[in-house]
Amino acid sequence: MAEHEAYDIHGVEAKWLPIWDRIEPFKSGRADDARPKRYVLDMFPYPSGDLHMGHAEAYAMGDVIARYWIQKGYNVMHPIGWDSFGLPAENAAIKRGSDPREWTYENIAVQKASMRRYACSFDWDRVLHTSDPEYYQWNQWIFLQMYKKGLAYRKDSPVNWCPDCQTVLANEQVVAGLCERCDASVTKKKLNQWYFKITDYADRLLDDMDQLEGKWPEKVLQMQRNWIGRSIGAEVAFEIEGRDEPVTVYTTRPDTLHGATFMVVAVDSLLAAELVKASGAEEGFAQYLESVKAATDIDRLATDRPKSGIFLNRYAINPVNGEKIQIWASDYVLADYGTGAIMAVPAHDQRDLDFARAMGLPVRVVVETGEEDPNETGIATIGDGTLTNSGSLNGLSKSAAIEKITAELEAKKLGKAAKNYRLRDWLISRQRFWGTPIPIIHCDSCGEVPVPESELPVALPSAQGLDLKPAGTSPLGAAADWVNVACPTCGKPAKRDADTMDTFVDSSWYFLRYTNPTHATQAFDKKLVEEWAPVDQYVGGVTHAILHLLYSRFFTKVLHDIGLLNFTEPFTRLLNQGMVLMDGSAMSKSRGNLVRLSEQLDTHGVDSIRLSLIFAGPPEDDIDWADVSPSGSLKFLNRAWRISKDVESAAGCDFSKGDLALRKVTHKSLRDISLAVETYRFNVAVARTMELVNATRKAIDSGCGPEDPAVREAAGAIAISLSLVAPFTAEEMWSVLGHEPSVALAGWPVIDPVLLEEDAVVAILQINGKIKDRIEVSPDISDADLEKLAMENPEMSAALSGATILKTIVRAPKLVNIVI
RNA sequence: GCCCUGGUAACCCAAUGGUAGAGGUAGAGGACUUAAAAUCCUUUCAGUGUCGGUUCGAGUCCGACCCGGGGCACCA
Repeated sequence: MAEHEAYDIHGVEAKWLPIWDRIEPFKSGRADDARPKRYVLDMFPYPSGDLHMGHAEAYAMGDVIARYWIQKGYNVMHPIGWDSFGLPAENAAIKRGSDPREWTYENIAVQKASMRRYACSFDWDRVLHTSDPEYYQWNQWIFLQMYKKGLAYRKDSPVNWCPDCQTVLANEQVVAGLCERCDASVTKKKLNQWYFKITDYADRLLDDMDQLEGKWPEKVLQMQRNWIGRSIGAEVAFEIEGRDEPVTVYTTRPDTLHGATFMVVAVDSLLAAELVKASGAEEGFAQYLESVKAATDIDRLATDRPKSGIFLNRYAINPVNGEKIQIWASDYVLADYGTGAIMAVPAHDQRDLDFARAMGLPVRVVVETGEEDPNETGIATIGDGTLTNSGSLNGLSKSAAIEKITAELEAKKLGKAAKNYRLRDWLISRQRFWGTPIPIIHCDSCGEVPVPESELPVALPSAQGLDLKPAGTSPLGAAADWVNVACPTCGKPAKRDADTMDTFVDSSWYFLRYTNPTHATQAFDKKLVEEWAPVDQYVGGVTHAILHLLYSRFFTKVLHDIGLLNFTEPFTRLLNQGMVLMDGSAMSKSRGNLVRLSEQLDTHGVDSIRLSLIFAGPPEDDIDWADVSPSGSLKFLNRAWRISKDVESAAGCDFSKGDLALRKVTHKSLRDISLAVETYRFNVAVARTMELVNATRKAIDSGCGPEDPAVREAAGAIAISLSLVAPFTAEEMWSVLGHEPSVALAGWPVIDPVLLEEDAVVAILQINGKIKDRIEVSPDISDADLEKLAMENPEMSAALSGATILKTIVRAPKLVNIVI
């Protein structure tokens, strides 16, 4: 039977790609398509060079889901595009003395070719590039809608500045004091910049996570919660000697108000500057402020560094006990969190205690927690306890005291319950060329004037003649023809805003644009979006857990509030694939452990690489390529393919006449593969397919033989299962079995429940949980019958002789456990 | 420091609270071959990080600790 013709992995690639191009199995949204819709989305790539192993893994994962849903009868939209604005293009253009457009679109072409070779199930009619004016004009349009709602605004503020990239960064782009892109140490710079008011949505971003519970990885939800950092507490007003207005502080522990023995204001705050005026402490303050400014963020981030500060020669009055307390300035209080001023309760806050001990300030315990005295140990007591030294609060618990004092403060108009967030507004201005121009015109007479919507897009000028080298201001400012315009309101000479938007704006709504990527008069068609969105399954790296996903959620809520969307969360289910490592660390050229995708594909073939990436482990785990055996994958594909070659029954034969044992394996495998795919256990789905191949091999060689219809049925099931992971091999098998392409549209086989029933199962007989024997029983045996068999079993009765039975547990048909 | 994860064979990984092993890699032996490759068959290998608890029964649930990965971190 077996002529040992070798499986030609590269031959099938060349054979099927053009055929698929012709029949387009993955076109979505045809007008006459009655199948229910599903939306599978892979995070779109940034076009930096060719695709790498990480892309290969992510797109293989997305493909499993998309292709599975297609087999299950859905009309699946699985689009792809390019996140094509950004700094690398600009840096490359500077190096090459060319326009960023050239580098960008060349790379897109390279990546696109690789994706086609990789046989992703993308709908190629939906491609978008964020650097096309047809796309980014809608960034500008959305910006203008946000501007109208007061959600886009400008302010002077100290911002994160990367001296290497020569541009500002969002808080999210600063990692441990370093620029996430180039690792340069980030400094502060006071600039007038554009912001999106994401803080207005902090509560909803937090509370709407209820919708995502169980559907997004817990890790991502946790990261977002951390990032938003909501805290609940109270604001309390302190009178200041020699000042008309009181100073409000924010605290999460209003119960400890009686223990507030001094006040601290942020040294770099306006309040500090004001309080120090005419206090006699000006000189020392100025020196201290200088030393703080000289320190980098890295130094500031070291939590164990000693407290520093300066007494401002000013006093506040504790509102609950009238006590006069000193006001200090320090850098351990942040100017842009809360009110930039705190009441210090050294007994019950470690930072305040460290400061008090360093400066010799008083410490008063107001909550008895049963811990040792912080005065002696230097360790603040933060636990629950009983209030003391606290007037009306004495004897109360922490939570009761918080409730009572908050009410009292509110009644006396001295304070109120308050919330604060770690989240800051999203700074979107960038002083770079290759991004979306901000659609605002600055006019000396009219001020800030939005570009009329009818004049969008504000298209980027040619980079020709512009110096793109980072210089601290946007290169667009030098494009005289572009920047100088007439004011839309008064017609006088005015200037365009020369900054461009953070590229995270681009990716915050692209999933909506895919529903009609060429729409000329709207960002998206509301009706189409309602048909497809929200995205049913989003797939991408956990690196975007905060930035991109938080921004997209924010945009979705804003667009919902404007009335453009009927949902409030963009991505219903999220799958984070892990990274592809080599020898335990991330691949990089400099480390010398780079594995090139194209070389892997040349050597082992597309299907082997896809299969290897899927089979290596659970999707969310990192894969060490050193542990992976692509040649093993090829071996398996070869085995699968040979099954289809060995089939000797006629196409269209009656499966129901086939060998029952093999048919049962086939149907059980199909059920298990379905279940595994639906629960993201793609590696298990592959293992089950391997089992089916092994069983079929055995049936051919030493069982029912190749002419049995059950073998044909099994081969078909293998082809369809493999179509999720190894599309070329699957198509070839399908064709060998006498079917027309494409196997991708074959439809998931109907599982016959009768074939899932077992003839006999093995029941375990235990005594005290220890196995004594195994017996074969009918799957629908009753508890009583099984117990009877157990008692009659020789092993059991031997062990039971003379013993007293305390308890009998029967779980038919699987087990009997007798406790003696 | 706080929070989220994970720890099963030489390795990668499976196991609705019910036989620890499905699958693969590597290793060993064999069949085929002049030989090798390929193919096929057979096979070795852990008691689930540690300690305690719940349970008739724990890899699985609970608690503490150890180790790895990740997030937040002077946010009052």
